[in-house]
Amino acid sequence: MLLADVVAASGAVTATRARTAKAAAIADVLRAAAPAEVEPVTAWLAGEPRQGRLGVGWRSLAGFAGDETAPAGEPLTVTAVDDALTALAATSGPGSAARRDAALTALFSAAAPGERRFLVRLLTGELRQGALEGVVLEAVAAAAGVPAAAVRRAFMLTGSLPGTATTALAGGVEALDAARLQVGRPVRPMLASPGSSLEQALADLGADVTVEFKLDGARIQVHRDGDEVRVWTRTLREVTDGVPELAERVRALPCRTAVLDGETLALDDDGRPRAFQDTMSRFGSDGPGADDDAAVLLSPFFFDVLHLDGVDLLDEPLHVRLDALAGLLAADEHAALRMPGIRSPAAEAAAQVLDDALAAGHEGVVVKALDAPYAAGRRGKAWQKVKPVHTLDLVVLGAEWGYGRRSGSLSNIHLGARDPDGGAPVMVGKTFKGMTDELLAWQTRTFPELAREEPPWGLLLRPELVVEIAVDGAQRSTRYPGGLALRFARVLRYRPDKTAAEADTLDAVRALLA
DNA sequence: TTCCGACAGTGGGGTCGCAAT
DNA sequence: ATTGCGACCCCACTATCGGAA
Repeated sequence: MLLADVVAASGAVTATRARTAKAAAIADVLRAAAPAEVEPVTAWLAGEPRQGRLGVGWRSLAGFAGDETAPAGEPLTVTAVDDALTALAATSGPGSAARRDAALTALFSAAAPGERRFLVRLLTGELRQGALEGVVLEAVAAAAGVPAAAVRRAFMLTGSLPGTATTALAGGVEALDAARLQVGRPVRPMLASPGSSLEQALADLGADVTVEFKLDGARIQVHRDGDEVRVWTRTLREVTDGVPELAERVRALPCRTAVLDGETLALDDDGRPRAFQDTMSRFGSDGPGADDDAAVLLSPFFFDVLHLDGVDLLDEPLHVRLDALAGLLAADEHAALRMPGIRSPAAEAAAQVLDDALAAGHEGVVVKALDAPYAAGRRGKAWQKVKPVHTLDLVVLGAEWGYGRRSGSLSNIHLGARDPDGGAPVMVGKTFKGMTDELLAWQTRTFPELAREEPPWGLLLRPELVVEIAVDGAQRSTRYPGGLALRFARVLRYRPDKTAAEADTLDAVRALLA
């Protein structure tokens, strides 16, 4: 199969908005692919190389995107491109930038202009064809003539959609159904959807729920097989070597094999959570920094168990899994590993858990249906997270031109807090969230009247407009002059009734620091 | 016919490792 | 030593399609 065939399919996917038609176009290519080509083709049409990220971004590719010259040599095959990407992924060490550039030059010179544009979008992770994992999963099912549910289940258990595609096309539904949870191979984690309030979440899910703390850390999935313990993040990146203190805690548990789901974060000496940034600094590093007195240690908190001593618990309802977890962590010395929470609470008790979580410095709570199985890889209603929302009235300092479907619209707005001493507003963040198409059109219409400068990326505005912003909190920043940045800012509404002199001050933002 | 779950897109701040300067 | 790039932690929200009700 030629790269051109895949590029043509991607074009067909982009050209239609109907998801069924997108899946049909992808299914056609998958049927035509040779067995060895299924994995790269599946991965590419889901928007990423089979090898994962390759250390190549916009900067490295800028010179290739607009190259309209004719391709050199024979047309590129899927296999040749896949091999080139494998070589690229293996490039590291001194002089690697030059070697990488040479490899890219060889690949792109053999590609036609349309193929070059496809490859640039693929390698930067910005295919933007309206199909990712969800649509490709449907396409795999269609191409193999099997139910989508069978593909979905094999995918969640193996963590790999390209591998699942090969299984489906080669072995059909029997091969898919043979997929099992394996200790040592991570499962795609179940995710929580945002809930509007504790009351609403309880109303949605009924009385048979747990209400657990939601901690501001990183998701971990820990597998234990005898004395071997391995740890993965939410995206199934293995971080075992960087978090030995987590492995040590799990190795001490009274079990032979286990798959545990939880959250980890750094606590201070009083047991209160440290800033998320401190937890984050541990990920990507090689260890806790044992030589350093100020080493930041991670504490694990587990809220689910998917496998225990040879028994898969994935399909059991949550209350069965929680019983198993409670048994595993029953001893006093392991009690600290349990995520705090309450089972089947009355409304007042549920509210008390939320209050307790916030008082202890945590983010909020997660409400979970006790009868729900572990729906790996999905963001279903069975788990709902509830966090308090803070609002600020801030001054709009500028706006940036959007990309993709927001091309031509002033999208990402710059936000300033009032200087309590009467100086110019201090920038504390940006946001593009919460805007309807109507609001984007209004910004694009209105902002030019307030422009004081027009840099290529957008507009700088006279500080007159006030906008009400929802945030989860504030964090320390080296980027912004006030030393503060907003966390997860989104637009609620513009405040034409307020002037910039009535906006919230930098002190009000600082008050949101944890 | 209407409603709603799932998906894709559009990006935000911060931190690290790595290679180049 | 510093700088810039890329990857990856955390994440909210709207528009849209298509099946469920």
